[in-house]
Amino acid sequence: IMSCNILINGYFQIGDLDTARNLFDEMPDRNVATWNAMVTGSIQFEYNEEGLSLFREMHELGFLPDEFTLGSVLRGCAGLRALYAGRQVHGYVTKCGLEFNLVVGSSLAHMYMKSGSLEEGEEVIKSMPIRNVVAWNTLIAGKAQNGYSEGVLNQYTMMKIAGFRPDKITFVSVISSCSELATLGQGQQMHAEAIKIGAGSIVSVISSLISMYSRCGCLEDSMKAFSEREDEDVVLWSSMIAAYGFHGRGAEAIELFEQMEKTDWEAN
RNA sequence: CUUAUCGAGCAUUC
Repeated sequence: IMSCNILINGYFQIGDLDTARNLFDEMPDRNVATWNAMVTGSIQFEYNEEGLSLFREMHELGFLPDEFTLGSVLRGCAGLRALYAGRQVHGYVTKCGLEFNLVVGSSLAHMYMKSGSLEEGEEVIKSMPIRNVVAWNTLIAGKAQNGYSEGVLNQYTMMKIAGFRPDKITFVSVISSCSELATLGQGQQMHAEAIKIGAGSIVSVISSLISMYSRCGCLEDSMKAFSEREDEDVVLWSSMIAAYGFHGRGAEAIELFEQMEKTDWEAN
């Protein structure tokens, strides 16, 4: 069973979902990790409904979902904004006493906040006796996504006071909030802190910076950030194109787009 | 053997 589980995970990793599924179907015996591999694999490829039905199926067959199952299932619920299903899973989590587990707790909170229930998500995180960077990021990103930008900045300072080191995900959330608020000073400060921590040339961070500077009226700084990139991707380029567009610089926007079309990663 | 958090723009009701 164990070697089949490893193979199933391997096929998911290389994106061969059909072979993974066939292997699973042909297994005479399965264990929880087998089901977890299928649930996780499906949900990672955004086949969230599939993942949830596999979860129901395993549950009906008497397999007890563990922390691995629950983390993935909650991610699937988040992807579907399935608040009702998510609450049911929450009930199960409580029954198993896993609500203070770092991974399960963050997944729960993420499910709530992604489904628009910031309060419930925040409650879950705040009730956790131990937090890690992901738990902090989950809260920060959740507030950012729900447009609670002031709260994002507050949580960011709380996180640092608690002695955690922000990472690229933290910065992306915080910088995007500065962008929403069009609060240049804060944005510049976050830029400086990102550089200090060595996150200043990560693509996702630069994309947020480009957008933030653009919305704050500093197209020059957007261009400067764009020129400091050490990697490329579609979102990065789209950010710069949008920034030009926002400032009425149509010619530059089109020029960038044409350059982008010559590369192998395609426009979306 | 398997689990959680991030970025651009566009689009959706009236």
